[in-house]
Amino acid sequence: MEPKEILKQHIAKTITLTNDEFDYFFSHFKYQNLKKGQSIITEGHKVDCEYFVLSGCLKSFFINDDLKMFILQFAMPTWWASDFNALYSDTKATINLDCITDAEVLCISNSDREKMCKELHAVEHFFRWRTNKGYVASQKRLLSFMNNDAKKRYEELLAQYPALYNIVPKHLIAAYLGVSRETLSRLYHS
Amino acid sequence: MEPKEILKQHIAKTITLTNDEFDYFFSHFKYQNLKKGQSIITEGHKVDCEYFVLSGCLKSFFINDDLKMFILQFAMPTWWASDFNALYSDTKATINLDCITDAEVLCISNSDREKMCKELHAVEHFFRWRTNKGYVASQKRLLSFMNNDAKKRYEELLAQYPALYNIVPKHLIAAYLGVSRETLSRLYHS
DNA sequence: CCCTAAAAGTGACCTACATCACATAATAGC
DNA sequence: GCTATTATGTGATGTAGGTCACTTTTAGGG
Repeated sequence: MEPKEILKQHIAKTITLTNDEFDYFFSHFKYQNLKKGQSIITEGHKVDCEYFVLSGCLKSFFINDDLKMFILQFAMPTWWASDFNALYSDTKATINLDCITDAEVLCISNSDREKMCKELHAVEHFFRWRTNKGYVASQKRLLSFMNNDAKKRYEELLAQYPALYNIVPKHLIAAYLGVSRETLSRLYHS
Repeated sequence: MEPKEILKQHIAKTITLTNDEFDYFFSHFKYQNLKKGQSIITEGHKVDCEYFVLSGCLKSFFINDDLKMFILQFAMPTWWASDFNALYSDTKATINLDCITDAEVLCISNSDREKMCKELHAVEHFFRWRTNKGYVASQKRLLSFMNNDAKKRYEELLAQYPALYNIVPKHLIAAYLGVSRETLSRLYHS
């Protein structure tokens, strides 16, 4: 399916735009074809855009002082990803975003998103709902962290995104769950 | 300060409304005076509203099968609280909200918020930014959970909200940090 | 097709934190 | 002002998961 059509169907789930309005909205996105392993956002650099995933899989992650990686999000098709903190508050990136697989994305700059939100009320509504969902998902994950042990979190993750098991190396799943790769390995061999 | 004035100043940080617009917006809120220990949202019940805190301190929390409590948020003056998952998706509450101290709140129903967002573009913008901030804060807390031990998280919390130390019993702080009250007690006696 | 690098499995040991049990201190209601 | 709670402190002990060290397997580039 065409990038334009994918985005169109995605936003149609939340709002209704005329064809002209959507065309105008869409004209602010740039298509990018990315290779596996390619970096999109790098810690310490400026963040201009957010990214809508068309195909492939991205990861947003944080590297701590001991060079240990923590994954905030696996971004699958029709998901949005960026360093939202840096993007919204116009500061340098503190998290990274890169490609786990070859990927295609549409990107829109922060200023263009704000412009679109201002010009088209429905677009503002769309982005409000998108963040609402992200916020709720983030709260749920936080609760899962506090309430469940690593095994339970692993089962939850696979129940929710079975595709990940095949696409994503296990040590990245461990980095998402917040356990060591050794512990994860032991979990599913018992 | 008047409830109306508190809300007015709060939203003025993000958007600009005329006096008439704000009066209209404000007319959709109901004032409530609440007692310490009083429950606002109870698991399993319907959730109609979200709450803007004028004074006092609320907690939103989850109780697991072992009756262990996990605190999602301490809501201080000018913070918003609800079971947003239940509110947005019109399902029964899975989390609770109640008063740590005597408190005053303004509440607005889900349908009135949506009506306001539709009628006043600026209000939609306000709620988008409010959730943006909540989302970013939630991501940060998630990272802190993965990256830091209990002591570090405790110090972070106190650095960010020194007031909590005096207002909130320690076992609730433990429930926010995701450690046992015994562990928390040992942390700050060393 | 091979060779190197990345990913994954596994044993031994360590540590942060949980749990249980009980003691003590602070509050709130009568 | 006296109890009954509720909150807090502290020792003893258990355990999930971390770390380190090494081996085995898989996969990608020349």
